[in-house]
Amino acid sequence: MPKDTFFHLSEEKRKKIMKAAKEEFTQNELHKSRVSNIIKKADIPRGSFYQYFEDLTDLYYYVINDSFDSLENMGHKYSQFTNDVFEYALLSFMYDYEGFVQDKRHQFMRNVVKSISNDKRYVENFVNRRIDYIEDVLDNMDLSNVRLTSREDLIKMYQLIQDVKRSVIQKAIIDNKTKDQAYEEFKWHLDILKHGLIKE
Amino acid sequence: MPKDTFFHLSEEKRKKIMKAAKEEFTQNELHKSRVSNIIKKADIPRGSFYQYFEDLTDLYYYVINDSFDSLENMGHKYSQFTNDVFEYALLSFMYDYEGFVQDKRHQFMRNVVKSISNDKRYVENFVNRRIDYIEDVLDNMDLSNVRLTSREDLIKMYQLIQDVKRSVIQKAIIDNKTKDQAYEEFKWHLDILKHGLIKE
DNA sequence: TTTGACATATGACGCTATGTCATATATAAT
DNA sequence: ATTATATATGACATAGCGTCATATGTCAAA
Repeated sequence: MPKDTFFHLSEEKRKKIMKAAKEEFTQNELHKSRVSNIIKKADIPRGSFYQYFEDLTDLYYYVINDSFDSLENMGHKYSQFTNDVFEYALLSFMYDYEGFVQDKRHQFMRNVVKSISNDKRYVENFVNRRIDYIEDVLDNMDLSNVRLTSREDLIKMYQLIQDVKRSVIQKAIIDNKTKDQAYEEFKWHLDILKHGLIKE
Repeated sequence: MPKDTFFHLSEEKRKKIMKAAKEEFTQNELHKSRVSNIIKKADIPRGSFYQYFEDLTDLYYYVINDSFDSLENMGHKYSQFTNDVFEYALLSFMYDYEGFVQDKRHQFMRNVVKSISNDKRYVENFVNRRIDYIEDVLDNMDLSNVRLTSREDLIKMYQLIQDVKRSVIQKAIIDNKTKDQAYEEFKWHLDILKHGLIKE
């Protein structure tokens, strides 16, 4: 987390720094991003950077967090279009796919997915602590056709679906799949999740 | 991939370097590992290192590969104990879990799982190119109770199971779960994969 | 054995980056 | 006005990377 000093800055200055950071993380993955580039872009002295952040990684996760918050608000909309959790998964798959994979503006997200989407710190930050959001979506769903009932199980179900979604998107990015291919791929996976692998 | 020069070295020297590298990657995750430490441990000059490898990452993936080969040979044994693919998954889950999470000697693997198990390069190296191995395991399985039939679908099924397994193990590592908790968790997931989420 | 071509070894060097610290400046509180 | 506290600044010490000129080893052809 950035230090207090950072949050005491004027909004203008904070935005300038965030913009510079996001630009850098968009042009380079984390391990190739440089503090020196960010301070150049934001036009602040080196010492200031370390007044605001522990180090580059500190800022990195703060930027991700920030971007996810806005994405989540958008994705959240889909829970108004359907109350079928699988339908919702398909809709949000398309949304995420378009956003992450096709939209040039989301090179940053692509970098995130490519390199750290299963990193320890990422999981700690974004998988475990999103439970409020998950519960919120679940509240809008009609779950009468699902054989799970406990709150705990339903959250796990949601996380499983998200996990599979992330994995399909990631492979699509790496293998340069088309949108349709990725969509078919996810539908296949979702079908397995719905009906299982076993012949009944 | 290491350069030819590396493979022309005497086995003794190669082993010394591999040992030093594995030691370094065990003590530190990739982004904190240093070429300078490895050459100290292996007692080779800096220049030699760059005769053998492109850079640190080159060596890193070579070490992972090497370690996976031996692990896979072990895990492979389980396909002799059962011909039920879900039973096999449970057995290999325990094997992987013991190996990765409990065994002190596997700190290296733990580092791998924690930080890069979904990195682009990792996926390219170890997910896509393991298909031979997967087919080999599938050949030993009785798949008459599985509703998928095509080779392609069965491979995807196997990859899905592996994916879920990895994810459960990873969360177990991060959340410091006990072996039993992790096992229950995986059984839950496997049950979903077998029977689906939908009430029939 | 000599020679030359090619493979390998070596560590000093140039360069890029990091994180810190002493000092300067601004702001607020009494 | 004075003092305390917060923020700003950039030079600096340190670490680590990758390269390159030079040295050394190997081996086959003459």
